[in-house]
Amino acid sequence: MTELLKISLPDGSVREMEPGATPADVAAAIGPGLAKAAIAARVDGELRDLGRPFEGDAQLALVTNRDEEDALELARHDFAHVLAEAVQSLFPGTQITFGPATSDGFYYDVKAPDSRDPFGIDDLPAIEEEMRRIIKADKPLKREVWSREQLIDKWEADGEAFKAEWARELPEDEELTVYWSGEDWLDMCRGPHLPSTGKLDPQAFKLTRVAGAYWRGDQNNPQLTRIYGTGWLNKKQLDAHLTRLEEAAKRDHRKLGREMDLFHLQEEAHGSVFWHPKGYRIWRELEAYMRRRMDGAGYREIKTPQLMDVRQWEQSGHWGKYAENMFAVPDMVPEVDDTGAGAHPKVAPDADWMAIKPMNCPAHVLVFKQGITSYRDLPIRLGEMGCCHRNEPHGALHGLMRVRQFTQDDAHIFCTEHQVVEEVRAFCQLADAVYSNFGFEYDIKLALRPEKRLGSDADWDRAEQELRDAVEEAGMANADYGWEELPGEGAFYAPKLEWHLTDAIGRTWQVGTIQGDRVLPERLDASYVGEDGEKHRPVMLHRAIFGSYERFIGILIEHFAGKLPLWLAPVQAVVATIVSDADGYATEVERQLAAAGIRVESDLRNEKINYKVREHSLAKVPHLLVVGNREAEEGTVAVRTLGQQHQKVMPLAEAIAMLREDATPPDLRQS
RNA sequence: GCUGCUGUAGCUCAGUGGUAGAGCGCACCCUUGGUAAGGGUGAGGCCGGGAGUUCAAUCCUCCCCAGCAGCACCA
Repeated sequence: MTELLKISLPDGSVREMEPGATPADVAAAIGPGLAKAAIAARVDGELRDLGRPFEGDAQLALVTNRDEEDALELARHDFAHVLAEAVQSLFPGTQITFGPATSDGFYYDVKAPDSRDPFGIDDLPAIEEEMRRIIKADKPLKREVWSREQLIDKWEADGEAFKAEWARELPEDEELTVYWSGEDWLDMCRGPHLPSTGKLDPQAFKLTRVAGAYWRGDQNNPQLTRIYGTGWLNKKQLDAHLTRLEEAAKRDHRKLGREMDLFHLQEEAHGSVFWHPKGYRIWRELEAYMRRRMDGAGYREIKTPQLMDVRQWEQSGHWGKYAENMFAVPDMVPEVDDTGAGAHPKVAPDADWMAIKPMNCPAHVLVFKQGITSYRDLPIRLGEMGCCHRNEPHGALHGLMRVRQFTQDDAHIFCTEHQVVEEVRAFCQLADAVYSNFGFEYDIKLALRPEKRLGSDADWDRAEQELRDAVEEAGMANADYGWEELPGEGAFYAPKLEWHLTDAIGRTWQVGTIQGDRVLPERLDASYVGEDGEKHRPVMLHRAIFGSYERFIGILIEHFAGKLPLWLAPVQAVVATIVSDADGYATEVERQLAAAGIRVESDLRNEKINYKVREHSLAKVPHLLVVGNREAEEGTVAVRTLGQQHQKVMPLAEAIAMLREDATPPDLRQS
């Protein structure tokens, strides 16, 4: 006689099922409503197809659209498959590769037939239509286990070179599966999937864009077309998502930077920022803030050359490993023939070359090496608001976030082996204090040794453990701080701690970092005299908190949607008149505010107050001080604060006191 | 760097094989109005750069440059 399977449900009950039964059978046994609603199953915690038979006694939890996280993942994965099927149906000869779910949808990488150009945005509407047709056809998605040979034969017979390549390389011990869509299309996939395409909502997805992507993420491989879509459980969710995207676009720092007159970019200096008075005001406030922080944490600020002879960069190793990202200039008087247009300076063949620094570390080692350093002097913390240039790949440039000229809040800590953990721990706390002051929550990641690296495994073991220990001692190696270790992500010379900020749109950016480096002190022969009278190598910690002023300001703008905290706002208050009779009073109000250290402007223009309110609100001025005849007579101001509809009339002295208090940088507040 | 898309007034964008238009902004005039756009007049463009096709190119073709989205890169 056959043994019945014991299937335990989340409510504690146990159902006995015939061998070969599936989660779908259990759902049907419980009731028709659940049978209809179920889209997948968790079997012993693993997400599986509804139609995949149990392999023995099991814990079962049926998944429905109420389990949103699982449901979204399944739906997006299925959208990706339907996308691939649709593309092949419309464009026979298209090769398919991979198509995973993403955080808001899905994509699929395909290779268009040689007979046509890569797919473009114009192809998307037809593909969407075909996807809807496949969804409406409600094709069952059926799992089958295939042998490797079967798979390879199938893909080669179909001319699917990428799939065949992948099938050959799948791990030996893995069960290989395909999923049928109806009778006529299949894809190799680990699954799980929904029971049928009809479980998808045909109105809950939208193809959004196409882009190039390299096969297996390698630049040396053929480039495929990646078709992106956003996918949800229903139209309401899709619409909400599209609205969110519109809101996100409104706070794009490039758009706000122009609207608020903070900075501009132009092609003659692409990748380098022209800071306007208002934008540079933010910079100066940040710089003053960071100087106070670093002064208070035992750093000493230095300034080092922009240009150094390339021989110095050869010695540091940068000229060998980093030259393609460096700018070099000939050390000579340029000869230009003055025949006019098209004249180019001539570079003498024997010219000496200088390079503009792409980073500050070698120069800091050179400062460290001046004189003789005793172990008693360590740690030595050298800071620099270091302006660096890197010739980044052009496609990488992005507003303020990725530029070719940028200024780091850089510092290098030279210390002994024994001081590393304590220095890193102290840095964790400094970084925490800084990010908290801006209201940022952050994640800390530990990027571990990459495949290509310098140094022994023993050194790497130690270096990684030092960083890990330091974060643990700081009490930050936990989920509250998004603690995570990233294998293979480290620099070639050292593991890195990385601080990632999440902006209000949910994108993450790396800003802060600290790295323990034993390579550069060696290459540039930095040493200190130990207690034993012998020379020793210091460890060099590279660290930054803002990362770069450019990127940090970009993040601030987006995070606050341009409505910066008062201490950072370029213009903190505008005095706006209602009638020209109040001009004299307004000027006096402006004078007193300026004398109190408030960044203030006055608006005496011949415009209605409605117009002025609107304009300064759009310009995101935090406080509007409106004055008319009444205020002039009473010595008051009507304060309208950004984001509020009402205004508060108060004596001028009171308004000044309030603004001064609010404009105090967070690190200088008493409380 | 790769793939796709884009480049017209300071900004946002229409438009046409016969060298251009709107709104906002700007200047001037009228208006002195109590909390998100008062009215009028006017100035502004080598239609990203170069080559080609054509009687004629901002428009079509090719090459460059820059920007956007992604990929790769981010020592």
